[in-house]
Amino acid sequence: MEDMLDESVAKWLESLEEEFNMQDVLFHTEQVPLMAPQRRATEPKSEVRSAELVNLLISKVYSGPTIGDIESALSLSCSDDSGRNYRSRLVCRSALQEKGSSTKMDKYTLRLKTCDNGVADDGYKWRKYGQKLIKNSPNPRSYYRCTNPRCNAKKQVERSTEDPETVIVTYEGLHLHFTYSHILLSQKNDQHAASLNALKKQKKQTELQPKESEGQQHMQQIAQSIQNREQPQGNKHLRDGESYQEFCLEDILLENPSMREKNIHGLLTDVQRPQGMLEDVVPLMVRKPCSSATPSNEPSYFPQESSPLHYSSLFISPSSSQIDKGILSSIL
DNA sequence: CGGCTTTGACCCGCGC
DNA sequence: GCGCGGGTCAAAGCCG
Repeated sequence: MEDMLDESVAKWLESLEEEFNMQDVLFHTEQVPLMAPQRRATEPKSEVRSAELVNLLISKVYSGPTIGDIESALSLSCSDDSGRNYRSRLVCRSALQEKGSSTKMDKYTLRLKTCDNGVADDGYKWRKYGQKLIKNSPNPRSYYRCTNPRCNAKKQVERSTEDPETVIVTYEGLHLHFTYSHILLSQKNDQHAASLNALKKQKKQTELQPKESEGQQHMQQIAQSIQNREQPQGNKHLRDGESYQEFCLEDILLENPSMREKNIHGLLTDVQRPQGMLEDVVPLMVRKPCSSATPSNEPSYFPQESSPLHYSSLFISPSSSQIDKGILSSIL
């Protein structure tokens, strides 16, 4: 049993490595490496230690960005500071570069242009819990906390002293849930009859092409499960700031851990889903700044919603490398 | 009435 | 130990 597991893990790691190497080929054509340094291809495979295996396994199950990924993404994004008129600019001040304690590890700062004096929506609901005047700064700093009770993500918003149109947003902690826009999106797509038909069709298709539609099928499965659920039963109740779909999703995933894994992969590999887990870290405003702003002729830092790329995550999913490459080339 | 913002008070870490 | 500054709490008020 363990041998089988080891073998499958080893195979899977091998395929992972190939994928990573492929990304090396893809991204190393650029000046700056997109990803945090991966294990060197020249490294003998036999030297993969068990701890490394476990870490990789966990990271694969998590499937989200590592701090290193974020750091790479952020430093990549700001590496070209040659004065391009970006609508939104990331600041090279990743938390990791701050020689701070481990509690600061998941802290990072972004510098964003405000749009039309409006507050750009980053896809999450925030509750302001404090405001403070900061020394040597004429502008107060506002403190926000994610309204989702399961989530301890926080952000600080401060207007830049140099450029009043720029706000400095410091994010701390990861979101443990999907964005609200994500839920809304799934609601839109969840037309009951359509999904039933799609499910039937997919069932037939998966018999022929079991792997290709797996992600979608799991999303369908989850959407279906949500639909099939009654409103909160028994001792289960919605919490503050939690949509019913979100509640169900968490509930379903708790009941079916395997589905969670597959679901995450489904979410990340499904191009139709515009938001991956990196959105938990790099908010929508950053990935798609000025989402509510009037169209602009300025060079866009990120593809607009109408863009055929239709993908806004910088997360490096093996199957999304090409898309991300496209995004990156539009950034660089 | 519930959810949100405002704002003064409090807490805590850090430097001197 | 003390003071300062940043972060958080919580009561009060506002708003839809």
